[in-house]
Amino acid sequence: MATGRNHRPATSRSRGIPEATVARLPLYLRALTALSERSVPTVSSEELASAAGVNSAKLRKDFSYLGSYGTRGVGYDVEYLVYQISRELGLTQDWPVVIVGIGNLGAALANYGGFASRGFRVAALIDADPSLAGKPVAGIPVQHTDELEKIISDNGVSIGVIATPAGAAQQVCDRLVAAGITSILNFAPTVLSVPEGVDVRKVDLSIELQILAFHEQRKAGEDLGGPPGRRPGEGVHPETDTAPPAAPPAAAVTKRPPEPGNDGDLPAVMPA
Amino acid sequence: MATGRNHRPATSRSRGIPEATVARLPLYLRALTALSERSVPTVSSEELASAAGVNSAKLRKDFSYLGSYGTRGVGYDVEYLVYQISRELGLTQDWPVVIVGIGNLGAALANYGGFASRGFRVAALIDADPSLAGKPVAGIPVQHTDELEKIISDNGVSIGVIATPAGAAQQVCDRLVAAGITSILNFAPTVLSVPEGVDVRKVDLSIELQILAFHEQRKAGEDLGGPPGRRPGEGVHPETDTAPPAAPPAAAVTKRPPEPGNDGDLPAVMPA
DNA sequence: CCCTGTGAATAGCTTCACAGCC
DNA sequence: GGCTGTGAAGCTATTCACAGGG
Repeated sequence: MATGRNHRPATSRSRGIPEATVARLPLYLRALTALSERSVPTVSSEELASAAGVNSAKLRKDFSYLGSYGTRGVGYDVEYLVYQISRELGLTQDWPVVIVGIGNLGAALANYGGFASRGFRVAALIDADPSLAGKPVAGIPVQHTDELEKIISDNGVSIGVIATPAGAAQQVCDRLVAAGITSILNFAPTVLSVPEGVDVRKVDLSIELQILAFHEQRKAGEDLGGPPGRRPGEGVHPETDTAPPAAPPAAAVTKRPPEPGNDGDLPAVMPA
Repeated sequence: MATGRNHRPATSRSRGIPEATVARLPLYLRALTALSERSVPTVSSEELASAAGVNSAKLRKDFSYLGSYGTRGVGYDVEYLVYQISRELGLTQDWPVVIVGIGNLGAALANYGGFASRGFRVAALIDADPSLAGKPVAGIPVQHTDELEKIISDNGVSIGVIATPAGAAQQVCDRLVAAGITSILNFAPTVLSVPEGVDVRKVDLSIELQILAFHEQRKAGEDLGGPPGRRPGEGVHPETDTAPPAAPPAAAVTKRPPEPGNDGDLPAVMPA
């Protein structure tokens, strides 16, 4: 099993384009596509930025990495920019992808229209459950895991999506990589170990919720005029605040909370 | 309809904890939970970092924002740290959430175990399709959109998940916000406009794939010794390279590609 | 005068490297 | 000796603000 390196220099700007910019290009593309469908011929950085949910300075800076595709005093030609961004992202070609793990999520992904419309083609659905084999999901018959290597090489697939349970993910990942996959989108809540040269991006649904909870908690705290402080939803009924903390390790009592006003220890059972 | 501001100072460190750190806390928590289940009592920053897929310096720095919860020469007490991070994230309480849009994705989310295990409780499933009403998904009966406001206030819900088609998302969002929701996890491929004070996080499945495609394209280019260059999967069969670009706007021919060796214009139909 | 493109300034994040404590 | 906690350095990203072309 691979010993996990994933960490490229973080901004390995693959030719001068910062990662942060790359991550926003799909956003711009989506906004531009919408404009294009409405036959809008040109758009200013201000308009496009607001449609994409970023600010215009950032957008202009981002575009400046791609080249000078705008016209001063006018704005950007929508169609032209759609093409340039698509090309930059590699979407002017067709990417076959396989989805491994056809549970609820895998099925949702197979049905997701956003793939097909962006140059991605679901080449195969793969699952370990033999009883699923042959059954069509989103019009595509599910194939058994045994076929994995063959499917990948026959279809020249280089992008794999893992939607299996966490326990199976690393094993699936290893097989995908061995079969020639070099980019993986991982929905399983695990850290995948992959050899150098293989890209992994992860989407973890519960992580996003946890981040929201963090901010939500803060809001609740502010409402009450205190620091953190915890409290459920709309404060309607007191939720099951979890049990008190594990005892600190013998020595860690030397703890020193960053800010006063919250000694950050016991949950101080929440107010009504 | 709200005029969309979302943009907090980007690192509005809600009490000194940087956003980047907050975003990693769930990762640490997951790794720690796994260790806890294996009854591992303590862990070093090195071990934990590798389990979480980050480097140890970053992890230590992250923890230093929470306080000094480790023991020099020893490491961190697993249980204690689980508790501290949970508390920091607001997971020592129970967060009721509603999921709106019970299609494939909504159903997948409703079934997703990662929620329940992290202090989130699916309080209700909501869909606009009357024929779904009453049908149980993941053991929870789907309710009609008409009930949305009532459900939210009755359950004191402050976190909503939008898994509707893009077209319905803003409207649903507005209703959620009007009903008192202050945190939204958006799976619809749209930019949502929300008033000040409401948090939105988005998960866009196709964006992640597009980012992978970008890097994949680069790899393919490097293989061939050239800059970008495009090419499908394993180069097995030549995929449908999309049609040539839209004509540049009269003036934008003044384009100036950042780097030589790729004048970035025509798709130069890919090599075999 | 409008709007792009971009140096310069600022803010934020990561990594280094080592002091301090166990 | 081992490992945490953290200033300081280095790097990336964002924002500002304005030069410059249409």
